[in-house]
Amino acid sequence: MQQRNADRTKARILAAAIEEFAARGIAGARVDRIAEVAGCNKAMLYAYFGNKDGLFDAAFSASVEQYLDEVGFDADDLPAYAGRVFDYFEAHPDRLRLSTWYRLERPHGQPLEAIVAVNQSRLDELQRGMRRRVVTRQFSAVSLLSLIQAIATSWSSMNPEYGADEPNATVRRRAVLMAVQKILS
Amino acid sequence: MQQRNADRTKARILAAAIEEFAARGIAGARVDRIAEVAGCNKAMLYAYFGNKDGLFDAAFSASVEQYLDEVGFDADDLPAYAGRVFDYFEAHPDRLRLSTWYRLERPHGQPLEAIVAVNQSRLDELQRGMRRRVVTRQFSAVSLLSLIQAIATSWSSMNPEYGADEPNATVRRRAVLMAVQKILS
DNA sequence: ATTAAACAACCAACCAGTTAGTTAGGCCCA
DNA sequence: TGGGCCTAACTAACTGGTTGGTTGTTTAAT
Repeated sequence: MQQRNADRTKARILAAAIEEFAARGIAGARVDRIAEVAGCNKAMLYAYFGNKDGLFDAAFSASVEQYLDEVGFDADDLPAYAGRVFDYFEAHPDRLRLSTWYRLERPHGQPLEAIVAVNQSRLDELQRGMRRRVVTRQFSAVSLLSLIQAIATSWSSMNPEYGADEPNATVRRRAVLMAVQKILS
Repeated sequence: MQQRNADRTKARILAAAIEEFAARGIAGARVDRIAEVAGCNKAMLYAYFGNKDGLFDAAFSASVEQYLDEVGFDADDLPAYAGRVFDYFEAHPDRLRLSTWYRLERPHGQPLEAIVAVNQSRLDELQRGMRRRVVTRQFSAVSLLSLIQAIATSWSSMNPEYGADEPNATVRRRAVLMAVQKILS
């Protein structure tokens, strides 16, 4: 095992950054802590990612890429898509937190191109589905996408005061799928 | 106009705190900035609210109280309830941000009693509605509440990369109401 | 095959500016 | 005149970011 390897170090920094940013957000994250978890010196973060914000962007982009890759999209079977979104965030709740923090803390001058492109391709696919009459035309494509996203992640947007009342993952998943089916009918 | 008035000062601190915390979260908020906006000395915040977290809790509680008061709840007409939720957060987007930050940043040892109480009363009301067959029994009460909440605030949970595609408030409101009706049918 | 130069990866220590929180005392009204 | 309201000034600790130098790795001429 080599002692010096830029790619390996970058990857470890990114992983540590995702963890720290997901837990505490941009303002709450501590660069020193990320460096420590990554097992390297703080100066490396600055060498590779410029500054704290640059590191967040890199970490979030990496996280999103993974997500898009794993979840995919399918206008022909939107309930299944919603199920995959639900499953992904059930398995990786930190990724949802990360994206929430992105919404809250990033001043959105230039949107991430990767996301813009994916958004557009999904809208297109939905609209094709509508023309082919396999997708309801009662909502606009954006509305539909937004509703499905919100439903699939509905549990994580609840206030935490429900606590004990919160049903288990299986029940919640069923509710999500049923809700999406009803929206589409 | 009197120059000294504890209640008035407290209220101005609270208002300034809501603004600052909504914009930047707990970690990102600056106590000095809150004091400046409130037009008083920083020491007053500490005299009245103990510390930064205490101030956040007070600000958030005040915000929630206002919200619960204004929006209310009605198990007999859930689409209308969803509409009111939508309208409230359309008019006060900062309140939604505040509650998101509460979810993300607050270590939930003791939940806010006010919220617990309201949650419970809503669940009870929903269950009564189910027994009276005016509310669908296809979902559990918690699931239903969670879904409606998510749908009513769905637009604010979207990633910001949609930008230009985002429809206007009227269209979005219609989508929310229709979605809730479909869920309930 | 050696070796020396060139380069890339890495780090300990430091810095200037910022932050939450405190203190000691002044001011105002009853 | 006394107690609650208010402030300027302060501090100890922390934070993002930098610097100057060290060490491992590759390259290429000998």
